[in-house]
Amino acid sequence: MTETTANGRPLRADAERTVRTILEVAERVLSEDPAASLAQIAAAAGVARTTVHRRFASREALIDAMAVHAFRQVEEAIDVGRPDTAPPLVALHQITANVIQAKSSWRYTVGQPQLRDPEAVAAHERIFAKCHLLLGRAQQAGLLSPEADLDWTRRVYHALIEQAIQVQASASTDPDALAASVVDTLLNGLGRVRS
Amino acid sequence: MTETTANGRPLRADAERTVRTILEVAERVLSEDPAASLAQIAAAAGVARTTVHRRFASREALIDAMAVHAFRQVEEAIDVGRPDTAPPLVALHQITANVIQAKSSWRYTVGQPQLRDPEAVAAHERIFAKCHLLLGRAQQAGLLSPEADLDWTRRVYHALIEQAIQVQASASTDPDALAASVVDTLLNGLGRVRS
DNA sequence: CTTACATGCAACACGCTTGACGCAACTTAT
DNA sequence: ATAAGTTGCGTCAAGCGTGTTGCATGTAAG
Repeated sequence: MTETTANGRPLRADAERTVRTILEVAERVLSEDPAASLAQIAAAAGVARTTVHRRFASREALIDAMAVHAFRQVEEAIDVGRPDTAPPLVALHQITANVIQAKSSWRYTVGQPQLRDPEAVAAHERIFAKCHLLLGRAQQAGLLSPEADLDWTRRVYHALIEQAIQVQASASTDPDALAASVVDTLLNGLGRVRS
Repeated sequence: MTETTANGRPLRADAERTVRTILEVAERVLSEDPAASLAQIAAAAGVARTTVHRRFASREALIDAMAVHAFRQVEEAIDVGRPDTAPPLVALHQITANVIQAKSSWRYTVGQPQLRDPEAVAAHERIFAKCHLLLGRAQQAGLLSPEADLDWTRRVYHALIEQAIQVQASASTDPDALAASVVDTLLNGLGRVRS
């Protein structure tokens, strides 16, 4: 987890703190204004603009680093839900709630269309695989129809989570209730009376 | 439908053609690169950059005009499905297919977060209202659970359409089949065996 | 045909963003 | 305490996107 410079040596403690601060503040600033300049980000982070350039070679490099950071957190959010050991329905609820929370904190970054950094791509693929695995287990457990297309299912699941995040952004709702809505809608749709 | 200049007089025929071309090409270019410059858009449209500035006072004005154009087309896509007279299930299928097609052609524009132009806002609100009306009719007809929250239902419906558009973008599928998937998923979810 | 409109082209000014540099002051780690 | 690393500040250069103007050449409309 400790970042290293081109030098090979690890960053000093205060420098690593600075890097983290910049990443988090950049997410906040860019989610409000995607065209914000590095100067705005630096100001919001309470550092000089040159410091941002010292830590990130270019604007692209900064956004790439944000992507790596964000996807790692989403992956973590999935892992703590034990997607391959916990009962599928339990894991589904838990993971949904965790991912909603994680993605809410990185809306700009995870919304970026293209991933340039290979590590970000790799993390994204791992997330993708874990999601498929979870849905596969749910299908085998009878939660999902045996005929359900897992690819379409994954897309629908993803879309529902996105909507839940937007709901949370406009009217701060209980994360667990949101997760319940997502899972319930995914499994049962909205056409029948719910339990 | 005929645009007018600040002068009050209608545009000459060739000028109106140019305006339409710029709007459509801008959508295509910006959907591939949201940060594309006006010079890139002008080049792609086969006109001089100054012509773009002549027709649209600023970059913002261009994007606003695109929004108005796009939302009018989406509204049209809804209207031809007769949302307030056709049987709810029929209208739902028809409108879903139409809207998927219309939105596919204006992905960048309809994906814009904030609408500045009052006419675009108005069109958006009309679309919103028509959607609610359709879902209300579907609920009264027994297609949707009486307890279903229409606001959440609209969000889910919207999200499913977005996913369908992405599917269509990656692998060009039959629009009607996509619409069927969307409606079926909305009503029944993915947990039970489908007919 | 004639008038008014539309376009392309070249050029210009302006502001903003990015990226780089050296130096003095400060903080961490050994 | 010493050495290495880190930061803020001022400064500079270069590039790019935006917006404007004037003029000559086309083109639609009466």
